Amino acid sequence: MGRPREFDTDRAVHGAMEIFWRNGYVATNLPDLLNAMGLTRGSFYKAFKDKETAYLAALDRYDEAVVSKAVQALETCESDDPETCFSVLFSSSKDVRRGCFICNAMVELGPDNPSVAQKANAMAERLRKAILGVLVKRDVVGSAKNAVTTADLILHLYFGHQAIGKGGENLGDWQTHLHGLLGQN
Amino acid sequence: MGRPREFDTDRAVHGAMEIFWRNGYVATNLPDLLNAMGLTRGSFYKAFKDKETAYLAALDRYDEAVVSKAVQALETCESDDPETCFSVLFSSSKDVRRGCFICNAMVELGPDNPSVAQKANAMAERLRKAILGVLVKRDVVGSAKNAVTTADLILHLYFGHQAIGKGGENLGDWQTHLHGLLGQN
DNA sequence: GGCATTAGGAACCAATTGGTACAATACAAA
DNA sequence: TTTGTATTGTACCAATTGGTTCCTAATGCC
Repeated sequence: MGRPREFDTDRAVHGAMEIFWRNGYVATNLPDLLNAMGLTRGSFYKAFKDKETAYLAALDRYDEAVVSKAVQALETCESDDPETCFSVLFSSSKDVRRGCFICNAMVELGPDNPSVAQKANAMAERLRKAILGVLVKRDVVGSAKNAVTTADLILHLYFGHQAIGKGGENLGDWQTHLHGLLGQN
Repeated sequence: MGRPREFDTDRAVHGAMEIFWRNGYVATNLPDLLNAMGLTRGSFYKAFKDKETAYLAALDRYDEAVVSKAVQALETCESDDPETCFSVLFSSSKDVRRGCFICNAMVELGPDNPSVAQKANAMAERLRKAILGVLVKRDVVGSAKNAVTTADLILHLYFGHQAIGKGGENLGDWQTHLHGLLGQN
């Protein structure tokens, strides 16, 4: 009962994700956020409590959409070569200079917002596990402990790659990185 | 001639560096910035053009102080073990959750502010060169090209480490990372 | 058709934003 | 001591900030 929604909630959250992802939390003001979400103030504050809640929803959306897609790609990767599987993490970086939302959120709000830090950590953990899965499935590293360390290393490399990518030039050759990293184990 | 400065410029820029480093650019408002720098509005806008100029000065200060110190530590490292030398990059991370200013600046302003991006890239380049120096000096990697790649890899690892560090838990074991990375070359 | 309930949208809000104007002040040179 | 010059601090500014109010509009249920 009541008047039906005129906006698509999924689409709105997706818009929020895109602009927060690109511009960060503080640098995104309400008018721009509203525009990106395709709704007006009234609807916004009815559907979401405040700006922070919308940001957290955007993080969840990123988890469902981007992270899940990456995890799935890693899990279902058919190649025997782990580098080929990991390319999904590194290739789509130079396009829009938005980096990785997890990394952005950690850097901007990690120390001051426990909810954000927790969500970001959870997503990072999902990635870490998926990376580990690729390694153990192909038995690419000797001991199990070694695999865990290598997975963690690749995750850190990924975040560093994304961070440096936002700075512009000199992205580094991730293929050679991975090759050097995995070729000798 | 004229009334003499009552504040120490070096100390003011240092204060700006500290608060920008910890809180970022947008999240730092004028009152807090002024307080951190130990001066009032009038003096601030006489000595610096605006907030952005102060931020760029803070970046330069970071270059002179923090980056130079790290570079020097890497260059003058006496140990035969590269891991020991690199520990200067990774150890002081968990203390204040401020991360690495270069990484923070890249993530927050890299895509939108060319001056910031350029300064951040220049500092990253200095670090990269110093890391490379540690490697070649000890002949820890076979070919020169391999050394360059490994140095780049360590730099990326460093940024990722700093970014994840701001998110809190699960910092990862950088010692094992480095050991696995260098032990097999 | 009335009624309850919800969404939409504009007007409005106090607080804060970065930045400016200007008068008071403190020094050096004359 | 006067004068010129630079710094200081406060009062002030318009614009923007995130958020609220409130009236209108649109639906389902009786």
